[in-house]
Amino acid sequence: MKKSTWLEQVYAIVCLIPPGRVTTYGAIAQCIGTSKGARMVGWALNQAVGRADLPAHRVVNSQGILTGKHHFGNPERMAALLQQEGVDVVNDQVQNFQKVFWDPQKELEP
DNA sequence: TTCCTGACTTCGC
DNA sequence: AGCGAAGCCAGGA
Repeated sequence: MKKSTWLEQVYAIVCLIPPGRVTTYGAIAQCIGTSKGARMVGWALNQAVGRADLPAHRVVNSQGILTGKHHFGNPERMAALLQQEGVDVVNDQVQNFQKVFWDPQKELEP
């Protein structure tokens, strides 16, 4: 770790998202401390796409909708990845979102 | 160097 | 209750 910038925090949390679970931009932002920094979370993932094994497809907006699917190169790819992990996605929206929702703070704290 | 934009969220009216 | 505007940090032009 170097500098541990706000971005690094996002990468760390997103990378810790377990398979079959999804989280929201606000949850990550809030976990870091910037509730209103949700926009940067998406932007951070944008830099992460095609870089590390960052499961950006597991990150959706507060409504459980695949907002950034278009940035994966193939929009269906994001939904496909989630479905492969056991997450039901219909109309680019995660079904049982509350059920598959993964809270960073809850998992990071013992 | 400065200004603007960006995969969102929340507060205010 | 619904819509508008502000806010966050970082990178590109």
